[in-house]
Amino acid sequence: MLASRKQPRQARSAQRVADILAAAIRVLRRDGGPRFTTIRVAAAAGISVGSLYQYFPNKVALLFRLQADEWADTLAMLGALLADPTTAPVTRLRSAIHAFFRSEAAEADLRRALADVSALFRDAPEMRAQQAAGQVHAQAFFREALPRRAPADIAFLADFFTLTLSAIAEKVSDRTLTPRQLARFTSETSDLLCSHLVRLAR
Amino acid sequence: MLASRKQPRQARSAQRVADILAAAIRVLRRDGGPRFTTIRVAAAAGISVGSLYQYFPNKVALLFRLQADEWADTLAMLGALLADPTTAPVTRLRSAIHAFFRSEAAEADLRRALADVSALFRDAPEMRAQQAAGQVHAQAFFREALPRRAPADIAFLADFFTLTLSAIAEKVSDRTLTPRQLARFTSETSDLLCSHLVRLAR
DNA sequence: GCAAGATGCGAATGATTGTTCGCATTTCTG
DNA sequence: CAGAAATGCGAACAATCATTCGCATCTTGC
Repeated sequence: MLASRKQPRQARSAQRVADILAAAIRVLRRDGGPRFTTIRVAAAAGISVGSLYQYFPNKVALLFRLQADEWADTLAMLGALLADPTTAPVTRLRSAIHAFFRSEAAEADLRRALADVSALFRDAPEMRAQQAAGQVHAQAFFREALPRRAPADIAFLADFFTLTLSAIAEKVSDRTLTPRQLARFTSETSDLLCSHLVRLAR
Repeated sequence: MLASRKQPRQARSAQRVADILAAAIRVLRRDGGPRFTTIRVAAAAGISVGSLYQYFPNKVALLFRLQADEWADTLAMLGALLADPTTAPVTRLRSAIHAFFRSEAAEADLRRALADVSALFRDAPEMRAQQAAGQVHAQAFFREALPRRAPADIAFLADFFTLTLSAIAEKVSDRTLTPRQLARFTSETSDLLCSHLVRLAR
């Protein structure tokens, strides 16, 4: 049960939810995944545990919400970059990869903490829907970049590129890299995937 | 403190350690990372918790040991494949990638569970040594495959290929794939990385 | 066969955590 | 402004878990 416990009926409630989410992110960043507890979040938000449970049915739902919001943001960004009709597909892919690494690096600690707790909600059905939503943009991109491929190929390649990119980025944000090292990883990954796209287009 | 608590002085002790490790793997597979507890392991091994703590200073040390053993096995396999002097480097890389995916798929549930608890020992100093050991084989391979590259390049590329391959494999073992899908991921990853190596060699 | 050391045991300890619930406080409605 | 509804509170509850420790049992060296 990851759904919201109740709809906020008063104005202050909406603010509370926002406060809780902001506090939860702070706790996750500061204390890490294993020390993420409802009491800590409530304290950081300046409210009581009871109030927290008025808006989230349990700890996992709160964590899932954080992850879903984060993912939605990233997805919107990548979707916009990949859909830009003024440049060639490879160029778009390249800039999407760079943007992805930049955002990943900017919130490395948060992403890492979320990855540490992802086991708690990995099997939730909500995850499937979220992943499917992500594939929509990627598939549209590959349909355009590889117009002669069969739909089944398109679906697989969208999945493969998404998986590869997020896998590399996740491992990279697990380390503590200097900006220089990060730049190198970014450009190498970019070369790796863009060349692959070019090869597939032939 | 991840070091062994004591050296076994009697023959039965060595057997105990083996029993504990085997039981720990069973528990990890069956119950998953979050439910991996010392009591469960002791019960599965048919011994008491106290005995378990005679050989492992704490739970994390036990988990780290499981991961280290697993990693050492994989490493030995990959090292042997990458060093085979009878075939071209690209061929070796290809077969190493296939072997890696095969072993990853064969123990997907164990790898997944280990990934779920990896946060517990990620910051341990022992991890650095383990990772450095892994780089030795990879660097030797790239030195041979790309003889004209500077040592710094070799080091980076060894790291990059290792990271990419393990990142993809980890994400793949997170899913439940049919053999057919797995084969597709394997060959696509293989193409991706082998082409990159060929490109780098030019 | 007998001490002395090694190993085995598992109840007890101390700590933590997710969640609930009865009641206090605030906000809204008419 | 009163009564109803919504929201806020936090002590209390029920589990769970990692780890310890005093004592029983087994192995080994002599």
